[in-house]
Amino acid sequence: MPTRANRPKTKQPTINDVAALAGVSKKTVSRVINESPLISEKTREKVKTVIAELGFVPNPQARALAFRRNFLIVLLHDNPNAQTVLNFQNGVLDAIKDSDLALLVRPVDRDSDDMLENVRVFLEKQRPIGALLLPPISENDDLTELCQSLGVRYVRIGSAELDEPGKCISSNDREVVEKACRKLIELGHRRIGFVRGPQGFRSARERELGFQDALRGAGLTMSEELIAQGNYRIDSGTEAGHKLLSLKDRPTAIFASNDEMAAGVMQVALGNGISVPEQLSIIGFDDSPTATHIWPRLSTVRWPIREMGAHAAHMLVSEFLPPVPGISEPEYAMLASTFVERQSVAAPEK
Amino acid sequence: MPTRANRPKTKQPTINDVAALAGVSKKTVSRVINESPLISEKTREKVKTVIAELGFVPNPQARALAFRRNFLIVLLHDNPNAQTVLNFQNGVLDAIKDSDLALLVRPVDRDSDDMLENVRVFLEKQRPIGALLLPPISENDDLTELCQSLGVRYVRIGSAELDEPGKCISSNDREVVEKACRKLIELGHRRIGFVRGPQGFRSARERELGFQDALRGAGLTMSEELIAQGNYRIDSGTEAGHKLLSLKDRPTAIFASNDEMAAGVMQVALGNGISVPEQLSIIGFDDSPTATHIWPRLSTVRWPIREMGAHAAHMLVSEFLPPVPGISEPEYAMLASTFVERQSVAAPEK
DNA sequence: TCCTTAATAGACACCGGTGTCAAAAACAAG
DNA sequence: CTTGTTTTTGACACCGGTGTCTATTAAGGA
Repeated sequence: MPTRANRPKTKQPTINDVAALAGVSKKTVSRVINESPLISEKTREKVKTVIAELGFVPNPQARALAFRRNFLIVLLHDNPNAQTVLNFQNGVLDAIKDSDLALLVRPVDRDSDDMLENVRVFLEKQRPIGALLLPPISENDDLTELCQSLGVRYVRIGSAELDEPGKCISSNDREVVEKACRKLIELGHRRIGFVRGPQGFRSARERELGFQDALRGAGLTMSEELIAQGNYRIDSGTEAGHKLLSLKDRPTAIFASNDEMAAGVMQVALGNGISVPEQLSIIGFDDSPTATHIWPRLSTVRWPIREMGAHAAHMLVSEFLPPVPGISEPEYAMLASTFVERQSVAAPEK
Repeated sequence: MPTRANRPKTKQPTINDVAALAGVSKKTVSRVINESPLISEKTREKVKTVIAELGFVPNPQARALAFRRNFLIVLLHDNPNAQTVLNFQNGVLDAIKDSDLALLVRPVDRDSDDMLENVRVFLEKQRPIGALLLPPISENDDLTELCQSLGVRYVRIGSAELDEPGKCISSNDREVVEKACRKLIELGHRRIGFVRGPQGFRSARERELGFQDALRGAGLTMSEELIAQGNYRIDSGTEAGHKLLSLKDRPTAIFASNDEMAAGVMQVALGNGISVPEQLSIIGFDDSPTATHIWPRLSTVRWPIREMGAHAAHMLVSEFLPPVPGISEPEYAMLASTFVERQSVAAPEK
């Protein structure tokens, strides 16, 4: 029996080769490929055999051209956390695995002046069906407007814009942060520091709101001196650590708006002989690899980024995707984050 | 003056629209797009004006079809270090930024039985010009054979196969590891532990050879009890830490074959009250984000991953890329790693 | 058996570009 | 003003698929 290995490797067989060998028209082969019902079982089998024999794979470029649509989705990101990006990407790939879709990944330079122009050129060239926007650029309205004007649909991650149903996926960050901080309070912490994320980021605001909820719930007031401004990078974490840990009445616990800043705070603590968690409890956010690499391992909040990737893909292009039991309603736009307890939290001393 | 904003957004203009508006044939427009010299300056200008006016962007799918080649390269990876993958990816994107090429990223599951079959399907479908192979799968010869048999050229990263000139890029890891360990010896360390990378990985072998070079250079012998087997994951680092640090005559320094394992060793040390670097010096490899997130910050080896990405892209598809001053000879396949000194190394006590 | 209707298959144009080769235009020389 | 030569341009087929519409075949009813 002839197999793929036998044919010359110089050229991929085309639909014409299949048609000729099967003794049918190329349109018939096309029908088989696209699982059209307008075809007899006998013919279908015959053609399928030839396809298998030849190892025929339809040329996606030609299909894209003929369908007047190309089976491409893009992932636009400027997230500094590589693991987050890759996990999300894997989630998307999980979802599109058995489809005809392909994923193009595009990092975006948020600070560049011509960011928008670059993205426009990219989108005009690739003409993807849709775009997935990871935070923080998912919060950029210019970008979503651009998508809209180019006829590229989009799904934003982490931006609970209630006025855009079906176009965003978010997690219950506020709630989980509240829970995590409540935990601190239950352990007896009363002076709790907070390292804020960068201004203007919805993610930062959500986390801060969760923190405030917890304080309010316990009848505590938020004091400005226990708050430090950060930018999600480790250096801002060490700065925050210096500020908060040099207070005469220093906090016994600190919530940092992401793991990296939490690591910075921890470095300052350990560098100054403040033991964690005995003298200082620390909680981060993201559950990045860092959280388990530092010592003591960091209690943090994990958002279901891979699942979000799969959901986002379904929300974006459900009609091209095979149905998945777990992901029944693409409308469902909220996934649950979880509080991961590790070794960086304990009851305060004395 | 009419601009792109004026035209209806429903449909991208095609080469026919340009041709009609400019009063020339589509072939002439094609010549302008492809910068053919067989065209008069006057016509070129006229067509270019219309292109700008219409905001015309050639359809890459149609070009791919007509050129019988699609302008795609793929990145195949199964590297556990997300930052590495993303940095490399960015290097590639740097290189192809002003070209017609697009990059498709494909994670590969090394442990899956049908890994090879999955990749074959992927490559047969996408038919990329070439593939970039990141370690560790860059060491998989089945994969490179597959590429070869499909007519997909490839460049392997981190595998200095001297019998494959022009097909791999590597760094001088062995040399730099030797230098890093020599540094330990110069500080006075005599009992130096080694956490080995997983069996069968060239990267692991290179690092071990560098370690051996350093010992040999100082007239020290390698003792089996000071060696622990790891698999590049943090848990194997903690296991190694337990083994090495529970020795009656424990090492005063440990070289771990990657940062993650180094973090594991450090956790065991700190958990057992062994201070770093006073009582134990630690060196890692990769300069991952982890290296600066742990405390004390880790001395490590940085390999120029982003630059390697750019170089690899040039080596793979130089004819499609605009020339870059820094990257003159794609033949040059060795990039320099550097030893990054931070706070995890000091002279041994007493 | 013949006619009607439904199911199946094929012919042909088309998607938006490029290659080939011949036609038209521009220029030089006789 | 012709003619020969070189540029410049265009007509047309083609890349590998799909949409539309018609032709063929099979099945059912009179």
